[in-house]
Amino acid sequence: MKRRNTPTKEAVLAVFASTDKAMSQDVIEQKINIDINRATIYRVLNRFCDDGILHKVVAEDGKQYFALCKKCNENEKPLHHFHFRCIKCETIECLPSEVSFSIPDAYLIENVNCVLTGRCQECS
Amino acid sequence: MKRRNTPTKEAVLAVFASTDKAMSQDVIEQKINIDINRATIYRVLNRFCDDGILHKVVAEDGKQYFALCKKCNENEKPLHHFHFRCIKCETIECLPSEVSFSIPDAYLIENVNCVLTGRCQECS
DNA sequence: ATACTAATGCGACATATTCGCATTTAAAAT
DNA sequence: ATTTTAAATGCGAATATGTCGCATTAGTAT
Repeated sequence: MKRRNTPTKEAVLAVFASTDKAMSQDVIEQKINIDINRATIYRVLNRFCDDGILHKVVAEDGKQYFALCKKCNENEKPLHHFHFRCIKCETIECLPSEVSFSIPDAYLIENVNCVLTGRCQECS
Repeated sequence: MKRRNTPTKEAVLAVFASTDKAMSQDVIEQKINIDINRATIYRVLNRFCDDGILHKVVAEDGKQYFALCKKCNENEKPLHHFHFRCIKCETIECLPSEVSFSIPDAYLIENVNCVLTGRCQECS
């Protein structure tokens, strides 16, 4: 199944090009000028995740947030980083701090989801 | 508002006493022999969190999981630890590995939510 | 035994995400 | 340029998780 170029994909990518924050579906929908169905946005976002263009984090509010993979596609192994969610300005940013942990080899790690919550520099 | 002892609270605590895993509301409800309303279970769980008896993590499936605080009430500052969610046996365990990160002082951290996902020792 | 109010049950509500299916449309094939 | 194909979309419904209001029940102190 080859991917096709559509106005929807371009519009979504344009939103991510304008910021380095992670965003939820509803915020993305607000920032897009054209009218795109909610389910379609989710599908586009998930496809981008499959293709390594975006990555997804789930915050402690239970919602999914998507952000551009800056380093994800350069290396084979994505380096997992922390995310910070500000409860005041309600944004999520990717932190440079890398996630490190020790766990027995018998565990197979498929995903890492680390989110810190609080107030960011501007809002504290 | 003083807390009262109720059969519901005892039943929920009994479930946690039987395992060291983190559990979601529906699993807890299954493990309880008596019939307790869903909303009530959530209220009991959240109250236990407020009292430092349980702690809550949100996994990348967007669901809330609750686990006994073994070390949480001993120290003033809770030491945040990683959690591991197995996609096969669908359990979440608290890992001994502590979460450490570096972030500018201007950030106010109110919560730490770190969950690794994959296959546990038994399921890998 | 009585009063006070925390705790519960019930139903409704809110929100986030997914799914099926008919339709549209990008892109390959002719 | 036209036809073909299957990927992408829109729409509505379905699912799931968690919360809330409110009337009722039931601990606990007096």
